[in-house]
Amino acid sequence: MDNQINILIVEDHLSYAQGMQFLLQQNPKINEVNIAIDRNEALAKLEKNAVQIVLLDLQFDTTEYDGFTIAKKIKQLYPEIKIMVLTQHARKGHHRRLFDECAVNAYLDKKLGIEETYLAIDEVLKGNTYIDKSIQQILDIEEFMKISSREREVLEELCEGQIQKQIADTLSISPKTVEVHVRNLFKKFRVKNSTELIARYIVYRNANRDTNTEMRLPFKK
Amino acid sequence: MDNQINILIVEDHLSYAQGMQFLLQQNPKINEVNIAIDRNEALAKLEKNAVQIVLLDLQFDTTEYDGFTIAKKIKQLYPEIKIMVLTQHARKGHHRRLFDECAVNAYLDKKLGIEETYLAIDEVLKGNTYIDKSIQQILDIEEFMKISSREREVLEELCEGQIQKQIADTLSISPKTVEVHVRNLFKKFRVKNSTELIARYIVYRNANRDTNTEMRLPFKK
DNA sequence: AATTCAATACGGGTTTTCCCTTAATTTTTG
DNA sequence: CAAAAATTAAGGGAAAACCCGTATTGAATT
Repeated sequence: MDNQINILIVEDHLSYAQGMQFLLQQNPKINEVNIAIDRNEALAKLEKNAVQIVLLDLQFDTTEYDGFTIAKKIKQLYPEIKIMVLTQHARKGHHRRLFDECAVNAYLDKKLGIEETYLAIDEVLKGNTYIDKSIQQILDIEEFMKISSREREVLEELCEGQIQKQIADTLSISPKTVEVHVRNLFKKFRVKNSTELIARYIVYRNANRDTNTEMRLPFKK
Repeated sequence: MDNQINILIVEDHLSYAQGMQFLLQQNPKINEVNIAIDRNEALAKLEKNAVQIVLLDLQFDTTEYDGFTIAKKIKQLYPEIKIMVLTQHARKGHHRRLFDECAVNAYLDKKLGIEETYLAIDEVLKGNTYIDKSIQQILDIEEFMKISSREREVLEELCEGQIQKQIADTLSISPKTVEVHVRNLFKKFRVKNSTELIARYIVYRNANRDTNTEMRLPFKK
């Protein structure tokens, strides 16, 4: 069962697809790797062959369709197939469309090493989503840069240990609104709860703050 | 009512006490400032004069008593009097004894500016406790250095957004035990909840980590 | 030997967070 | 100007956190 993984690469740059095909075939867990260079070939091959994973490029030379429409079509026809999107340039707008509209399972940079691709395959087969670290960083920072002022206020209050009700009082808004801000921040930072949110916020706040910020601690370890 | 504040300074270094007396008298809210240079004089003056605040030095030249015993005696006789402890060298052991055994209301560094002393007076009169920032930092770091390994594991899991039940699973202990660790960490860091705990933990973890730690972010703002 | 402290665990109750939904108003942006 | 975000708000319910105890064990310290 474990070495029965069949993969379809959907990618109009044949040489890249063949290189990836070769690399994937080195993994004993992977049974068969096919290539489709356009939308129609992809749908035709999905009809004939049972595959568990589609590796999908986002950019196609044609203007007829793109990775998004292909992803949606495949998910509509075969909801159980895991779609792993490859991209040259990660964009947060793409990311949002991919996961919200197209329900893809992974978002990977084309420069990714093969080992991490294997890891990503394992994760999506387990039912998890996977975003590789370099993409994650770009997305994080793009998102971080556009935290609204209200959201930043909420974050700073959370760091002080204020509970939602208290934050609502100091900002003179409803506790329910504070809750919405917190929930939107969960999405932006892609975290599960407040503690993880604050952990990530502090790290990025420290990393991105101006260099003239004084260090308040009297000594270093 | 507001400018009826009477203060007793208990301090065996007269010149320091007199300087403090002068400074405090500049504040229109403060009515009278007296000085006692030893334990007996302090108790005698408390009997005669109604004071709301005692400014107490921790170190005395005699070995008969110290600031701790005086604080306990005063709180025993006049529980409503707020005791603000002054120290030259903050120690976490002192801090713990002061707040747990002696129930003092503030812990201040002698080097503190007068404005922050006024602020501390306001806070203790409101019923809050006050610890000045420089002392707080020393205490924080002393505490940070002696987080138990179990506590550190819990902290790291919290940063990853794991909930107490999940942490219990990964550490193979009861969720109730995880809860205890978290509550002990609240005390050590003197925070109100998990979000504030993580905010402080990350700041100190970053401040105290080795300099050869690579910065993972690709660019700075 | 005695004390302290870290780590373990349980019970019971209150508070807060978190999730799902819907929706109006304002601001920003293309 | 129209579309897209941001900000505002609400209700209901499940899950998690938090607070108050008590208690046992083993290891370290005095």
